[in-house]
Amino acid sequence: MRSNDNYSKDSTKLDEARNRFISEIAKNIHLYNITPSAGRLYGTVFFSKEPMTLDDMSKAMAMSKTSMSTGIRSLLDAHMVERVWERGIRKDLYKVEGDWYKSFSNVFINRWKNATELNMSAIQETKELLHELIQETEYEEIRNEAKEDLEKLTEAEDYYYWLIDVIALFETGKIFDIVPKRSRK
Amino acid sequence: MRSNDNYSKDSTKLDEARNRFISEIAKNIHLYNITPSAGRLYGTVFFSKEPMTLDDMSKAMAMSKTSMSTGIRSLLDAHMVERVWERGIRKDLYKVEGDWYKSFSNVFINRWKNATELNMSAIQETKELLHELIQETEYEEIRNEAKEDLEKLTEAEDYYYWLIDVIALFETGKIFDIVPKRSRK
DNA sequence: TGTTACGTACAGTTTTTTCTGAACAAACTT
DNA sequence: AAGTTTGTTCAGAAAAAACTGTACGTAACA
Repeated sequence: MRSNDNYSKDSTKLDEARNRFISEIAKNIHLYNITPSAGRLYGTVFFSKEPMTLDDMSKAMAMSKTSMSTGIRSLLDAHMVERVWERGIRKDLYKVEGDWYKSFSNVFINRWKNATELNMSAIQETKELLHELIQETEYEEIRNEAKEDLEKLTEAEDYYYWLIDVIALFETGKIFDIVPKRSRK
Repeated sequence: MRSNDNYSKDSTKLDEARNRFISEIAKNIHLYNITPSAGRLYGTVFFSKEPMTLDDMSKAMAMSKTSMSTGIRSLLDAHMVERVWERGIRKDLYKVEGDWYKSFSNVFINRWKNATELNMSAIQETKELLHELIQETEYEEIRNEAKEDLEKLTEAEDYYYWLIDVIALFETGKIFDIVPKRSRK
């Protein structure tokens, strides 16, 4: 059985190589607001030759099907994987979105856009509250504090306006005119 | 005590306004790889008229001094707050970095640069492992799988090269030529 | 030099998040 | 229509993270 031993040895090496990459992805994926576990799932599907079913993933990752279900859903929401159909197969099949520019940029844009807009409206709401307080209060001290707060918030607001512009750069794809895609194809 | 009641009422209003903003910051700060709790701490120091000591923060946030210590350290590492000295005061004093462009962009750049470089070197290492395997293995099947992996990784690599270029845009400040700062001063 | 004030390391506790298996519902098969 | 197969919901278990108080080292003060 010498050659069989070699085969499993090489097979293990392949797995180890893949794991090297998967682990690193998982470690940094939180910047995209995705859990490490879902990151590993992404990596697993990434290397799969064929689209995978939940059962395939469950087996490959030695984790429950439930976790695969929730994990793949988060990747699906983030448009990092997509569902594919194959005739004769009843189970749902998933594969990774092949275009990294698309999948990763989209996640990034959505997360940041969302966060920025929320922060922005929080600023505006806070400013309104402070304006009201300045009008209403009879205490000079409070009025002054509120005014200082308003100034600080206005500076923060400027930053967020800028950030929104930056995000738009990515959203519209103009960023690719400035920093061209690197494609060796 | 009528006027005293009014004062505490207005004072509460001021706090509520500030809290509105702080809570939102805390909710989204994780995109900068900072814990919500440290985000709230940031917000607290942000609104403080004077630089704060650990004891001030502890009191203001009703949390242990230990937590303030670790929280402020993470903000310090991220250059979102800075230490200031005042003569006659032995305790460490902290205030927020006033320039949001500076503080938030820096955090963003550092986190992303770091993550991207790690991912990039993981890709390169994985590619090397795969090249070795292709050379060594006697099994056509494994060789083919490895070759497919290599192709996929090369595509990912292109994306990361691009991402590094994008990050450089922010690092060098060229982004401000493209998307100018919004300043109403 | 002794004393006090200050920040942080560490171990244990609490809180939050992640993961799992059982039960369920919808869709397919026969 | 009855019986499978498949994905998801939900409550509880396991794991991870955040928080706290005690204890300690260092630096300022007297």
